[in-house]
Amino acid sequence: MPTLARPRRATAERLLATAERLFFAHGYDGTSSRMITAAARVNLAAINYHFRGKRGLFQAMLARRFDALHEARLALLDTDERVAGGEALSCERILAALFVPALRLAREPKRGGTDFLRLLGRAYVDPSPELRAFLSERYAPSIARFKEAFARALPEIAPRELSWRLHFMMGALAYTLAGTDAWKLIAALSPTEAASDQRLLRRLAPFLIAGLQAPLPDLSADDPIVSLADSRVARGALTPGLAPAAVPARGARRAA
Amino acid sequence: MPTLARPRRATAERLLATAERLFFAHGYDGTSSRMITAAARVNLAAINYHFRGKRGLFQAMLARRFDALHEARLALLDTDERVAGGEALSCERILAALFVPALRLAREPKRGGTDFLRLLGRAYVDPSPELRAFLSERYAPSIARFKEAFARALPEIAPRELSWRLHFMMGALAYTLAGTDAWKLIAALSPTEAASDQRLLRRLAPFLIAGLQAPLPDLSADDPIVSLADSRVARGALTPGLAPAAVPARGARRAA
DNA sequence: GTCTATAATTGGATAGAC
DNA sequence: GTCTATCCAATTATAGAC
Repeated sequence: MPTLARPRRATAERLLATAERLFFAHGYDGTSSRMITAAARVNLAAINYHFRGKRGLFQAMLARRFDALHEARLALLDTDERVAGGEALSCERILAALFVPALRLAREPKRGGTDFLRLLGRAYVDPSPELRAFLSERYAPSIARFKEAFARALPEIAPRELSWRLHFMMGALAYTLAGTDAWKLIAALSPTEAASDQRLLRRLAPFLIAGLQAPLPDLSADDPIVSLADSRVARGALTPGLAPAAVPARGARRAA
Repeated sequence: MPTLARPRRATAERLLATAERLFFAHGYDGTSSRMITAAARVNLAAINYHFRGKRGLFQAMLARRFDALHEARLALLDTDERVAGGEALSCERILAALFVPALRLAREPKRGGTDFLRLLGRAYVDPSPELRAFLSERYAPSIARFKEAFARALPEIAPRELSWRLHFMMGALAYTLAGTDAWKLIAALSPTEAASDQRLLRRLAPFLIAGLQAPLPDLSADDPIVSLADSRVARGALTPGLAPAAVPARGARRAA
């Protein structure tokens, strides 16, 4: 490579990196192509040239990180299982295979840093069929492998029950990684970033593992879990109709 | 009220209801004022007249449901605590005070049905400062009350640790309520909706309670939770640079 | 590969009649 | 309170020079 200043040749990469940051901050619809190209200091037409448009840039950006993340997760799981021989892995170990690649990604700004994980959390609750199809198609095999590993680690939990609990677990995980607050807390608490990764994992893992191993629920339909405070007060509190909190300001025209 | 057909007088209400549905489905930026007014079959100018614009409609819609939800939650908690006298409540009971009003909201289409809860889940991971300020300002007192209740129910958990666990818990909760998949599962599994509420609660509660009560983590910094499969393989799997999965299609102009 | 200029559409908001 | 018509800013995408 020539020793010249090399503002060239990085256009597509700059677009991907900038898109990651902005799509997270403002969502897909809230981020315009102009915002991205301006922030990346490339030309407006570059998005179309390199990615055939805004959607293409979005998908390319997602695919790049998602694939790397799951590849790393599966690699960790494979190695653990090979080392363990025929034995079932512990829940801690399986969880670590899920977490550690995500945290490692978050720690490297060159690979998206925390922005990508936050975007991931948003994607999990985004109901757009396009995005959901993308995720489930791309993730289904990986998820199945992990579910299988958990099933072996928790033989006493019936498969259907395990599905629910993994769902809850992914919720706590996605929310933690995506949440705006959690990362602030982590950064404030501990000096080095590597240490804080471990701390987060160490706090989250006992919570999740205890949940996964919890005693099975009694699903007999009688004996509702809410009884004493139920009917009168609660129903009353929901009934008063429209809350007065809104700011209708009927017919008021704004100044300026 | 006159016995006439009353297509009038419901304009603001129709806007609120339609906004709820569409804002959830497509997000704030993905929903145009024209989409809302067309779906609600009211005039385009009505949004400006009643709510001084799109943002006003959004905020009014949020405030209406959020306030009702938290009012109901606090009412349940108050009643439970009054009934319990000076005794600490059980975790089950506190959780129920959080869940039941939400599930009841979800069961009444007239009050937003599941759309609002899903929107709530999205809001929790939305990083926009505006929305976060709205939520934290409006929810802080309520959250504090519930945290206090949990602190009394779980005296063995240190306050800082409890904060983390409540954070994880809210993640699982928000994700479950917001998730597109969970509601489909519930609907498919059980006949009556009331029963499925109870079932969801019964499945989720043991998971969360076990997590809240889990043994305290050992935060001593040595002995990282990932050791054996760590360095070589995992790092390698993350390293191969840009994934080849993207669809650059350099310079290709689309047909049609 | 990169740029300028522009096309074609859609966005939120408003004015003013009724 | 509701409607039609319209303004104007901003959007994605493309054409064509360099």
